[in-house]
Amino acid sequence: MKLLAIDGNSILHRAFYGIKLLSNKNGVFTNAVFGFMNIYLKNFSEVKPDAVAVAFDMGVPTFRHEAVTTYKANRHGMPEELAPQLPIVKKLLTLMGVKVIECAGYEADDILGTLAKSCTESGNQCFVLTGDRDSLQLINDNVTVLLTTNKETIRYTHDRFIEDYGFEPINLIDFKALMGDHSDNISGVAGIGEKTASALIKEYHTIENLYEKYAVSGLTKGVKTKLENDADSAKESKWLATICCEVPIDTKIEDYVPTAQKNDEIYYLLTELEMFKIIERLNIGVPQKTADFELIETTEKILDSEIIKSLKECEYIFDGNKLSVKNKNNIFTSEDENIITEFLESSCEKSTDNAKPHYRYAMSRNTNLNNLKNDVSICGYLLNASGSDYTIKNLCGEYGLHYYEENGEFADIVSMSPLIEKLTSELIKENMVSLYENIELPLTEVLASMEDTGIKIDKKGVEDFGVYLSTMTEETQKLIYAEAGHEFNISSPKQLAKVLFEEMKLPVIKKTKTGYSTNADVLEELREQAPIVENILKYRQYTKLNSTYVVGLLDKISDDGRIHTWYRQTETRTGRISSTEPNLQTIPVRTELGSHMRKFFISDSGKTLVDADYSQIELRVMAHLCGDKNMADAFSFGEDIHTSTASQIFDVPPIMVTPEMRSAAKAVNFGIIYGIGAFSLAKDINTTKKQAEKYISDYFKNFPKVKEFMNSTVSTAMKTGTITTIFGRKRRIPEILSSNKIQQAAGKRIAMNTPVQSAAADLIKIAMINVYRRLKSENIDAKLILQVHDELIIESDVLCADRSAEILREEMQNVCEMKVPLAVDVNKGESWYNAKG
DNA sequence: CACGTCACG
DNA sequence: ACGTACGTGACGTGT
Repeated sequence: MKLLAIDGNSILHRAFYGIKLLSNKNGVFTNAVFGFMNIYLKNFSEVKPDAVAVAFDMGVPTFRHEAVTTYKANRHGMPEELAPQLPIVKKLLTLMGVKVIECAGYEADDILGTLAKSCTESGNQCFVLTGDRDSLQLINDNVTVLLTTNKETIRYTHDRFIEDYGFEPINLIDFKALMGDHSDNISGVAGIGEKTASALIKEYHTIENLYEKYAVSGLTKGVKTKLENDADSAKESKWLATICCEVPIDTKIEDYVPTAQKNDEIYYLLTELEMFKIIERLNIGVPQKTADFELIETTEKILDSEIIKSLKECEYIFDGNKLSVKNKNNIFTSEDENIITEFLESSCEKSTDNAKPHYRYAMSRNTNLNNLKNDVSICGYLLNASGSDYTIKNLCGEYGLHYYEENGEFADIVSMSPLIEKLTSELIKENMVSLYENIELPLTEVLASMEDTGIKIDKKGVEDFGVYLSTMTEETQKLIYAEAGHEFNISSPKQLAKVLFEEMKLPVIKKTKTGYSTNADVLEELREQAPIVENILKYRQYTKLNSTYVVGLLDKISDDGRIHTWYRQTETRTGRISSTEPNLQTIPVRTELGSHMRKFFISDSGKTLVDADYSQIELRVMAHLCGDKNMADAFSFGEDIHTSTASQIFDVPPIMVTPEMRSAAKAVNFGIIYGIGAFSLAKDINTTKKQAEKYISDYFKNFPKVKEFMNSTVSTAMKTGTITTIFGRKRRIPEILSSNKIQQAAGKRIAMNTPVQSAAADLIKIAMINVYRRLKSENIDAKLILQVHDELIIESDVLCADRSAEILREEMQNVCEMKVPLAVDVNKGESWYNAKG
């Protein structure tokens, strides 16, 4: 039989430190549980054990270490974010039918040692899963250690151990007795480190043998003296390092065969923890209905015009070509396109789970979805923007509601009413009703229209550009091969690193966690040193443009010659919209060659593109939020903000600001928005950290309200774990409560950036809704087609292009009453390239 | 499927 | 002593 024996504490710690802090909506920390389950499930499926035991330490001094009063004195206690996760893991394991073992006076590794010994004696196989190298001493032909590190799990068999250490596993304790282990307060022999200890153990195997023979050996005088001085310590250290294999626990492997899983309880626990991926991996279905739940009758009828007219309020699901409408306890269905469109445009107040495709369905049939009242996925997103799954099923789980899966194809629709009730009351509680009703819900229709309209592409132009790029790629590739002296895959960072840093011996600038970094920053620094570098940068540019933009875009052109991106409304944590398949928010513009792509985004014949973008909207939002007079004045007087900032930081009149000063000030302004750090600012503008610190402090001296705003934002976030923006949007920031300084610092930067980025996102969303409504109400032959965070594009009939431009400008500029004016640049052109100033 | 890289605001 | 700006999505490589 195979036993999987797990060091629960060790794996839990690995999981905790290996995964960034996570929490569910109630603020319960979950990262260690999540990581533990991942490690557990991965190893379980690889080992396929017959029996499983998970050992945990007991919180009392242990037998082995009783004599040492300072035991673990210099180990950190369990962090407060981790401690509450321990009982959750135990509970989860128990529910899974896995035995959890604890024994007063012993540590987890002693329990593992005892089980390993028992398996060895009974001829069974034992796999010890741990992150602690101490356990390697247990290895023999029956015992394998699965050592989890930050990167991977190493399968330590007897052979692998010998290969790595050069002596028998059991002599690891002798090795440690010489070398010591600071983290375990094992002193070892002073002056003997890893190298000497290893050599000694390879020759003498044990401490006892070594001390018997060292006096007459050929060892150096120094080593002999060291051994002599610490003979007692060495022997005590060995005792400390030895795992006890005699813990009084049940050692019969048969008793560790897992018992039946309690699926329903696991489901509820994991749902509470928001670990939907784990539920899937465990293959656990939604709990079956119990007598507690009210039985929902589903009477299926065919939807017809008469019924539609009688509907005042309803829930509906529209999936594929089938529409299901629920009115009280009656469900009506239809697959008739006419009935479906009639329903969608009816005056009935409708609630559903994902309205955008329904708008598109209606729009493509020249009608509209009228009177949408609720979209539960949007509710779910507003209540928790960090989620990844806003399906009815998941939302029911997340909000503790029953999901009526037993109703088969009607599961969604019969589950929806209680869900809507719950989500609505949550939105009221969170003060988010206005954000929901006035921004997000109306926006859905706008996005649907933008997707549906799409943007015309000059297909031939893209293809020709692709041919050019292929030629250039090939040419550059030849040069690179010549310079390297051989062919290799330039697109492989690994192979490229080998050529640059091993073969050509270029200096290593930066490392990634898997090897040498070869990113653009690094290559930029190496540019002067070898001509190959320049060519690699070119190669990267050509291949990026070709694969992502040329090929990627051609792939997405529809039969109407246009690209219809998908705008995602429930994706970003800040409230921004994202764009996929293809992503039209990352079409190149910063380089000359790249910006060429925008020449292929064109207006249809008789039409033109009108492009409007906000100038420095995030800085203006910041000025509004903090109310800094100095900053607001600069905007009110229409000054160049970076020049104005430079003038203040460097204390010179604007006329004396040099391009260098302006550029430094610009970087500081960016830093302000991102949640500034001196290190990164210094790196960005290529100066010292000290100089960067000076810039920042001079900035805050001149804009004291900015600093006040940052401080108060961070302190609120640290009290509540949440950021609430001026439009009532919320974002949870669990990291900011972390005791890990790095994670906490990251949380603080998020706290500083979110109010600004989110408010800017909401401003343009409101503008989009208003533009959409005006174009409609004024009957203008123009449609919004693109949004790129601070930029909107309309495709307009040439005859009303000026009017379209006017509406864009008015609605964007006057979107909200603010303490600073909003500035908008508007341009027209037959391509995106030309319409962008 | 994770990672490195790079496109945008 | 650490690792470093915020928010995204797509692609190619390599396990």
